[in-house]
Amino acid sequence: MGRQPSAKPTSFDIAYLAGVSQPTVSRALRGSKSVSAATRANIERIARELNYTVDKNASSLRSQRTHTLALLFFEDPTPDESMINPFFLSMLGSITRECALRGYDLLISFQQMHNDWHVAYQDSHRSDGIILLGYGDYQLYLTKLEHLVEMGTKFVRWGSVSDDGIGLTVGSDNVGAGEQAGAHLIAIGRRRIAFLGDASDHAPEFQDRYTGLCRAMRQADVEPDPALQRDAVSSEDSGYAAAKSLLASGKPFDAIFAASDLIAIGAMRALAEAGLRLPQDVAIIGFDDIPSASLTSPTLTTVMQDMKGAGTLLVDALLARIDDRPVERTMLPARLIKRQSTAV
Amino acid sequence: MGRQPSAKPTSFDIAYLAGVSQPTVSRALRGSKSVSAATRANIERIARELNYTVDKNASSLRSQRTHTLALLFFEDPTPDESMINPFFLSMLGSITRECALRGYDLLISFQQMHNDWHVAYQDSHRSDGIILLGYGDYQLYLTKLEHLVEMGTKFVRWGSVSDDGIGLTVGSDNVGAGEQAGAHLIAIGRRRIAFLGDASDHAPEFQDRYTGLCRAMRQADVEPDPALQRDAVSSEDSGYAAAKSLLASGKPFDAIFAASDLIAIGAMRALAEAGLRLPQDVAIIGFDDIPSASLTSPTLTTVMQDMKGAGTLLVDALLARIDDRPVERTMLPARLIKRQSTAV
DNA sequence: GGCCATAGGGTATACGTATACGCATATTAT
DNA sequence: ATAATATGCGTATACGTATACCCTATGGCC
Repeated sequence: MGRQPSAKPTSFDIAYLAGVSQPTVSRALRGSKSVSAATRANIERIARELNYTVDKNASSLRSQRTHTLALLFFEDPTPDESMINPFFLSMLGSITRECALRGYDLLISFQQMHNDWHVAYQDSHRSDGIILLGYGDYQLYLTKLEHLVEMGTKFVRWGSVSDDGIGLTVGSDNVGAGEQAGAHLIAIGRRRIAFLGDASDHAPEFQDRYTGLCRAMRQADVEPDPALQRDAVSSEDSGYAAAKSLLASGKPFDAIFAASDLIAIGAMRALAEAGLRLPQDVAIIGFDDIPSASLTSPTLTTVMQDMKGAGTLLVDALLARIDDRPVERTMLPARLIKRQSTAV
Repeated sequence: MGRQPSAKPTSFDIAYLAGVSQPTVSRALRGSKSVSAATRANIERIARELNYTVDKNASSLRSQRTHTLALLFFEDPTPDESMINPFFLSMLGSITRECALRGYDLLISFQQMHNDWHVAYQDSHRSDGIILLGYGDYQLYLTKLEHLVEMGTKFVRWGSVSDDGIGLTVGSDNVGAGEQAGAHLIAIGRRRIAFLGDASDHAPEFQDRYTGLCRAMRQADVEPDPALQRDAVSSEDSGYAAAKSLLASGKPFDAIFAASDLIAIGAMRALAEAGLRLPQDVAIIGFDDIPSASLTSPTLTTVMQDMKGAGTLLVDALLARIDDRPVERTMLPARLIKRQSTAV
């Protein structure tokens, strides 16, 4: 209780107590091999007794390495905050864990795409590298990414691995996942398969999923019908609208592959309102396996991404980049979770 | 493209270009009043042209202020990672936003309660203060909190405002919310109301909610039956088990107030399996308003906490504490969202 | 005209660590 | 035995900023 304020101990204090010089303390604690085992042990003991911790600021200033990563998450500038991509949280969990494991701190910041995030973190020596997550204006995104590359900033981003590839990208095997989904729908006898989700190059991940779907269909000698594709962003409302539009067109369809679970959930609402039975009249598959997917009725068949692996891979790739080690681009496998919405 | 690597500009570079000394640059950029308007404008212009940003490490080292907050989130050591409290994400959003607004960075870290998190952040000068979020072994928690207080560490925590109050606590009006829930159940004619959630002082928030429920019941001259209370942690499985135990007891009940939505969802599963009709046989209310709450069937009546307000308040309170400004403890109002599970 | 207050900004230095370099002593090679 | 390493550590200094202190010029006031 009545403990003295005890000014934070410095490496000088330890040096004094150990009868050595301050640099020796630094060397000992950082694991330099040019300090004897006995001296090191003694220094470590004293450090522990004093509850000494290296001053992060001084250390970073001198070494020019912060041992901190920054995670920038881009949110759509919508009023509805719950639209945050639901699997983000799991990824955040594995990213923080991986960072902790490697001795790195994690700075986090939610950003709007139009802000000047691309200058703030590297120049001010807050972090050694940046992880980019989320969506937004894709063209603006690419512009700023180019700027990062120019400045020599180290970064990784989550996204479509098969895109033009500015910088280093880590992502799921969206094409393969789309293919799995398509093959499953074909296997249960569906031929007129609709796709809900932006198929343009403004949303490379959605585009990849559509590509996979088409590939699976063609493999079964079914030609995808462009009239059965509707643009949608990842939200219930957008999915609802897209399905409405599809229904209004009068074009018959017996299955939907939605680019995200939120889109799928919105679409299910529209289908139910139209009096269609799921999955008898229309089978439906989502993407992400958000918690709600197992609560819809019928429960939603969907694609589960490897979020733990994603966090680990993002951090590993970024650290490799920071250390100028070579890093091969990797795609994470995704798995189809079959539930009632495709159970015939 | 072929831009020179251009070493990061320092305040000396600016000083040279502006024809002043380095300290003047520092003063100008930090808004000191002892620098003329003309000089300041000139310095700011040059700084902008050079894309200058203050080196965070040097600044923090010298001023002993990091302008960074640390967010420590305690997760239950369960294998299931999705158990992370669902409203955490919204709170995270508002916390980061509030930090950005105040010019603070946010460090985030997921912790197990048993780790030595209580020494790592303050001593190493990573952050000016700590926000504590989440659950875990409550007794261990209190011990470590006392340690923080002893060391003079600035922190705020999210939790029960009415508890013993080690340090500064910000939280919802859990008692009031429980009272609302109870009053609503009474209003629809229910008298035998069960409570699922730990009612001991190991989980003060849940305890508060139970207290509120009891208060509302007594107000209506209904004596709460302790036999209708079951301990549960915030998970579907736990809720399922608790409801099962309740059913097995044979004690009749016509309503359930669950301490969280996850508990409620698990309980609904158990009730459905028992062939009970919701809400005719048993009305049910949850807590948190997670996205899934509107997808259950029947949709779940629940309590919505003010998560945006929570983030703002946590940050504000912590900053006040850091600046040694007085800070009054505040409770955030919570709102009952009425859905089908209590619609008779 | 002498005095003081004030504005504006320079000088010197501290924050705590990490690293280049040098210098002994101990070890091995020849 | 002597030169060539290697080992273990001290000395000096740099990282980039913020602040205490000091100095000059100007203006107002009596």
